[in-house]
Amino acid sequence: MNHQLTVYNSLTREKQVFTPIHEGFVGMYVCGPTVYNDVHLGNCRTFVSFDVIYRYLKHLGFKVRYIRNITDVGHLLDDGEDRMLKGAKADQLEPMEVAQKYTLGFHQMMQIFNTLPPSIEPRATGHIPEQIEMVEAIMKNGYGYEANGSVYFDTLAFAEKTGEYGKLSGRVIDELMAESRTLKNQDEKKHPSDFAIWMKAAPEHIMKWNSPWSVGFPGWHLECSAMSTKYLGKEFDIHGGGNDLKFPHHENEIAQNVGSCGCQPAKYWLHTNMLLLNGKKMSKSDGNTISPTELFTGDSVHITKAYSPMAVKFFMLQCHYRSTLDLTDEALQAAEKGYKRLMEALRKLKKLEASTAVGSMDTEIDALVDGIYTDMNDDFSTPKALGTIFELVTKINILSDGGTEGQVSAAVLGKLQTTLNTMIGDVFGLADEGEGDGQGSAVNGLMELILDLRQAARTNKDWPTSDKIRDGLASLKIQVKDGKEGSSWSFQ
RNA sequence: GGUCUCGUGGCCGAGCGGCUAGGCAGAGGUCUGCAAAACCUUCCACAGCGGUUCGAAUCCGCUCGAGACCUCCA
Repeated sequence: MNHQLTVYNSLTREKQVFTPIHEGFVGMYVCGPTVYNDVHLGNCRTFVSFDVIYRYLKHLGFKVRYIRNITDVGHLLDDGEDRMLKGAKADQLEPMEVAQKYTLGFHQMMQIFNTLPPSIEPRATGHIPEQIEMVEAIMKNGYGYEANGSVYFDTLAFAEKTGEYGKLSGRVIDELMAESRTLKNQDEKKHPSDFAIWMKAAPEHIMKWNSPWSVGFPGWHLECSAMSTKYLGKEFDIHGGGNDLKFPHHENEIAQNVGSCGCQPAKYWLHTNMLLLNGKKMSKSDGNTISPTELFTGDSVHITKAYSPMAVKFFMLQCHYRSTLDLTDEALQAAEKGYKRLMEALRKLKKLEASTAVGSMDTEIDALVDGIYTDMNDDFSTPKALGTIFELVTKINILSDGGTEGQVSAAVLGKLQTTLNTMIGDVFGLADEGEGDGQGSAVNGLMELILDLRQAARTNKDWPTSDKIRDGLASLKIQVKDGKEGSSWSFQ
């Protein structure tokens, strides 16, 4: 590697050289979705971001264990009703049926975005004993107290003894006190900033388990603490999630881990920023929202046409994961064209041949190729890397035109091909949607035949026939491209 | 109200004190039977006002504006 990998650590608020706890291994935990509804597009952005991080770490040679949980229990609403229960009421289904339905939908969407599955995808409901054990450990250390069958985390005691609470989010307990609101069970808490780690279930509650304190369910911050510990150990390398989880979720997670075992769970905290729609946060109640499916079908007032999953993914990668990304129709159109141009260049790159002479462009290309790694090593900067890649696209086009102005040696061409294919395909996970099915499918064979016939017509200057074929294909959403060396085609 | 981000050319987005990414759109050109596509070249910036500095989009202060979190949320 040319340079060291640096990452921005939300905990210290600075970029740090990435040094894993155990050389060669990386443990990464990312907060997954709550499966009570269809995946939110913002979720997709977060998971696409961490997918690229996962893939890049693997590409660098680390053995990565990537944990992404499924939250299928335990989140409280203002009215104290369990989220899963609420979903079940709406759909007339068993809670687990709801969870299963949306988990499958989530997986499907992750596949559409061409992300890799995590190493382990633990479910909160499958780790109730671990969570109960953690509550016990917290209580044993004096940071938890029971009230009417529920157990709360004692933030004041914790803050006094450890001085830890609020570090990640930059919050102070005194301030939190002033923000107290009239929440259910507030009276049971000693301090407004205390939070539930075990909740006693109301009689109508469906998802509940036995515990030393009551029949109930775990507090919603607890699952991540318990599952990360179980699969990655008490201390691991990376903890990720959306920006909006910093507080209270991640802050409380740290408190629970420190409170139960005395150690900081993650060395590096990585947070992705929000995806905005037309400059504003997506919100269902305002109608300012768009689902991935709507994006792919074009069925939304916010967009003028359908966008392919890879175009959307490319759009996401053009922005750094720590910046807010504003989704607009215009920006998507720009991204779609950029994506197509990139894929076209990749296809050309495959067919490029090295010069026997000295590669006049060698130095320039070589430096740019190395630059991609420099970009990615800078906190996984996909936008910078794409910038560099597009400079290479121009070089590829020059070489592909076969002029005399540029030549490349076999060594540098090989490096260029390997790096670009690896980076775009294996690390970014951008698949080529425009290309025909490949593998000598019937479509490819047919298209070859049709284009041959059209070429014959063109040679005979039989323009009506030639144009009829072209227009006919166009109405089938197949575009014919006439180039110097014959015609090619692609799906629109 | 509190905590914190951010304001870059027509649009999206890099930039982390000197070497002025990149994509899309616009303009010019190449190719072409025509068209499309593709390709090449190119114009247009750093919210405002002060300050620090030999030098600032980059550092500091203020003003204006936007957004996130503080409550379920990626």
